[in-house]
Amino acid sequence: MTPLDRSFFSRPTLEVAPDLLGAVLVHEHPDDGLLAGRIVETEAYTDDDPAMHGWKATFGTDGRVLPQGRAADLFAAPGTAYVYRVYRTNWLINVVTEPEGTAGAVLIRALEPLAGEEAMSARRAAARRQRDLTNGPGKLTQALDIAEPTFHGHDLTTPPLYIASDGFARGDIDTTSRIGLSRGVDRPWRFFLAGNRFVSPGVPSDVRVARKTRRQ
DNA sequence: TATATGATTGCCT
DNA sequence: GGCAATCATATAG
Repeated sequence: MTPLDRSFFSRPTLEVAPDLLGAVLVHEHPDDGLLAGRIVETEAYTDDDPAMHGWKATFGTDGRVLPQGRAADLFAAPGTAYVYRVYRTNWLINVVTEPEGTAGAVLIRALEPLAGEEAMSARRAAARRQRDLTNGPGKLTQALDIAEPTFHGHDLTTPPLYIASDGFARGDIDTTSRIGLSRGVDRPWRFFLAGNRFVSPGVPSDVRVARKTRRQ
């Protein structure tokens, strides 16, 4: 179980996102020991992406995200954690990609538990089935106890929180549009391991939009 | 200064 | 399948 090298993340976001499938997110927890899960679902967010944080400031200029507001942290060194909160208490974790100075990130959306399931269950009271522990971006941060700003800016190539490879041979990768968006709906930038039970249950945004349109 | 809106989850029918 | 929770951030005024 070796942490992935920084060079792995210093590549185009659209290459890193599918390549992360099958890797392992590890948290060496001070109280609960090893918490780990295999990454089974990711989404890519790029610097010319209308769904990217800070998109508004970019359009009409050079079409790219500027290092302003929270988007500034997307220009950090590759392998840096970008953790932020949506709605109430949902924290999402991204890995910054591309060389330092270029914006890009991969959202980790679902894990298959590998170690520390008991501790994960203790933190996920609402989970009725094993797969509910980590089959969503906000759920996995709860399960691995990274649901806080502590790890924002942390280097994910070093403990206590890192991404590693264990030589897992992954099968087919499926691709859809991303989930939960109102902009950038048509970009097919969600990647997941075909047939894996731990993939999140969300409906891709382009499908959702199509359904809504048909009803009206 | 004021308002609209989520890179979601969980509970309800 | 529908909808409320709930607040920081971004954007408008």
